[in-house]
Amino acid sequence: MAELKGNANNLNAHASGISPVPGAMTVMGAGPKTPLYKVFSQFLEAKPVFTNRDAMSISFTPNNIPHRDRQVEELGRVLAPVLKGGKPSNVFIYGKTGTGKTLVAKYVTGELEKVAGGKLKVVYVNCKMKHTADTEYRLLAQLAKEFGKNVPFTGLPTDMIYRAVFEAIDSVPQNIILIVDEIDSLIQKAGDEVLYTLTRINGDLKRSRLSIIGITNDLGFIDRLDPRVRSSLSEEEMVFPPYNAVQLQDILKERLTLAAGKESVSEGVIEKCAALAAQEHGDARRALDLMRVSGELAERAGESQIALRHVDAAQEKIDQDRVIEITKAQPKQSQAILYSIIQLSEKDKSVETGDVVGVYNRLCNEHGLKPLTQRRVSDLIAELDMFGMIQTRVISKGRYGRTRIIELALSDALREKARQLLKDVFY
DNA sequence: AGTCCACAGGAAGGGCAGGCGA
DNA sequence: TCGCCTGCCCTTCCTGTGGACT
Repeated sequence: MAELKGNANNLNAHASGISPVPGAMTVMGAGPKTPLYKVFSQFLEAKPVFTNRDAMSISFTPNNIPHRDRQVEELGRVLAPVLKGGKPSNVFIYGKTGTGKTLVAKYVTGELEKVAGGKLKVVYVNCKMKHTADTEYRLLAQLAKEFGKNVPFTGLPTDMIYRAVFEAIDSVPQNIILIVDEIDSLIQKAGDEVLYTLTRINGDLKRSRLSIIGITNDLGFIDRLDPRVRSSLSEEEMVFPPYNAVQLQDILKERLTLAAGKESVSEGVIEKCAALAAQEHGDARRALDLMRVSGELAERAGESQIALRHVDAAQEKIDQDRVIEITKAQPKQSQAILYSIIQLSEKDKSVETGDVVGVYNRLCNEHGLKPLTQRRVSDLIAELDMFGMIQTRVISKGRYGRTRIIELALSDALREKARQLLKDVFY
């Protein structure tokens, strides 16, 4: 869109088939009378809410991280030995979602990289990213790739991948800091053997040194680790507390100065975004999302200032987008299970596994879908719970057995949206 | 106190697809 | 082409659970 040079006049030129900017995007068919022309013109003529939209993004790393000075310093001190060629301790960072763990780890290692020059290499992997580093093989393949060795995404024996990673790491004398984000996902799927090997790799390396920063939001995760892995991985431990509403306000103000001016929000908007995010365990990510989406909604309405009503609409939109995205992304079997739960919960607020299996089997028969076993359905129900689409709890009904009580975790409007979406899939 | 129910959930393994090297 | 390796999805088998019932 940048190629349009922010000038509505360009649209006229494009519409007439003349491209005033070499290599500019051609708005084919968007002639002055088309509705699309009006949309584009309004967009280009409107004063934007965010002049630097990137600064509102979650992946943006600012130069200043409010209310995390202590953590930045602490991590800096732990990693500083790298500057004298020593191996820093492995660090384990806990904290709920949106408490700045990843941001601080990236910021500190980034600054360290600048000072250390070529002597330090920082590698970041996120184990929650599907098909990236969520299994032992994929983590190793990802590491090999980071060090310039391309390995196939499947097919090789694990020991061969280990050898490839090992050789790649030790090919040049260097200190390596490996940031393993959402490390609990990796361990859940692959076991802790991979961590055991990585934490002991230094014994075999001749020229390089590897330190690990493990990040998780699962506070009980470390207790489930093999004691050998636990002791070597958590040589240093850091806990990131949730932000409170006032701290979230500071974060939003800081980002707003980078992304736009203070005049782009009306009174109470920052406070509202912060308060809503504080309700969700002090999640700065949520606060930024709310502010960013509010700004986008304001821009779309042709307004240059975010108002409180935009925040309300943004909250609704974020929830709706999440539900739609999750519902669409599910495999057909999970969609059938979710549809069964929705149908049942229209009659009863809470339903049981047995009821769901019954409706699900009927749905499968109607649509020529091969029904899964109850065991598998039980796993898929647990997955839907994990996605936040439903809430479940296991109860005992005494003589009448044990079961899982399932409740939809969606508002009426969202349930209707999901129901309509799934209806289109099955009918 | 023992039995029973209706599951939950762990473990093991089958089948399939993708990819490699010989 | 074949044997081997991987991840992934799934089934089968099994044990565990906890409160009502006898």
